[in-house]
Amino acid sequence: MTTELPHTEATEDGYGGAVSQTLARVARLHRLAGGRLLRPTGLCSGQEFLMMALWDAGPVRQSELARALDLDPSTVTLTLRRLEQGGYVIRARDPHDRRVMLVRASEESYALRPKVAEVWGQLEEHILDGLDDAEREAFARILSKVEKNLAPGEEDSPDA
Amino acid sequence: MTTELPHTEATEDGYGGAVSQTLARVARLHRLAGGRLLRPTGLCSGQEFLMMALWDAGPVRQSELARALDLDPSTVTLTLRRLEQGGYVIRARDPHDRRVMLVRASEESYALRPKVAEVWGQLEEHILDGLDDAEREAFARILSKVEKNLAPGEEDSPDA
DNA sequence: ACGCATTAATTGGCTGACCAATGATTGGTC
DNA sequence: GACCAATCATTGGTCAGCCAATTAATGCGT
Repeated sequence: MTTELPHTEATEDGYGGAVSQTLARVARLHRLAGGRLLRPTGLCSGQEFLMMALWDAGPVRQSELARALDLDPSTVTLTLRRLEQGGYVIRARDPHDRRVMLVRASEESYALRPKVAEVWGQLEEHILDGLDDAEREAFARILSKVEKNLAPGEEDSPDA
Repeated sequence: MTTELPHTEATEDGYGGAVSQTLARVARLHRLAGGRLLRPTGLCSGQEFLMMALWDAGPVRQSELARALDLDPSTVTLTLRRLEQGGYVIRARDPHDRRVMLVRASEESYALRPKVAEVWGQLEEHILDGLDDAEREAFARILSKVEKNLAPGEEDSPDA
């Protein structure tokens, strides 16, 4: 028999959280699309954020990257090591504090910078295709609110 | 010196794709929050979609699941194996076609069903907190459009 | 000056998810 | 009936990302 399964869509399913579910699906598709666009640059989905941070800032300690991007330190370590191996990034111990690892974008990596910007532009166009200005504005505004709601560190404690 | 890095926020950064970038961050936070809420049930982020599909449908072939959820077959195989090991799922070869694997939710797993629904509800509330009805409606509508834009399989080919 | 808490980074273990290639099984066609 | 293409699932390899525990280095307090 093998029951018929509806092709995943924004149809009410009796579990509630319709928007949340749609968001989850959109999130996956978005990441996937981004990864595809990013492929030609040699970067993987997720690495672009690290690189963008490094392009915009001088030598940075990893802990600073983890804090700024709200990533787990172990994630930063591993990803940076791979980026280093790919020649995108240069890591060196800070002589003044030998605990810290100072990271900076390699000279060659700057060639990717405009390409990454290009990718973001394409992706933006793709996801917003067919939306009028009002919708785009609304989407941006609402998304920001949602981000604040999900903001890291404000689980329960009303104030720090 | 270790340059100061701005705490990731929806601030223009010279890369364009502001909305897309915000979406990417929201996506990560959303998945993370969902995972946390899901933890008590014993499920991991991502598995809930499989389970929901199985709860709503009888014995299903894996290929059907992959198609319906738009997942890679290998992802389905691995995740289902883990779910099987956890006792959430039962897999058996179809006697009529020994290529296919028929999958169904275990009896005990149905206890999780309301909890998962609960989680979706909580998550929905969390992300939409502080949004008025109009914004919620707009968000849902726009997300659906975005999902269509990202819809799988419509990369280039205008029609099949 | 010694010791202990803090901070930085790393390792190990586990998750979903992808892609590409392989192994079964089936079903058509000649 | 033999062969060959299509289908289903699996394996092997890669990635980001998390958490928990560990090691290294610093700095503060007594």
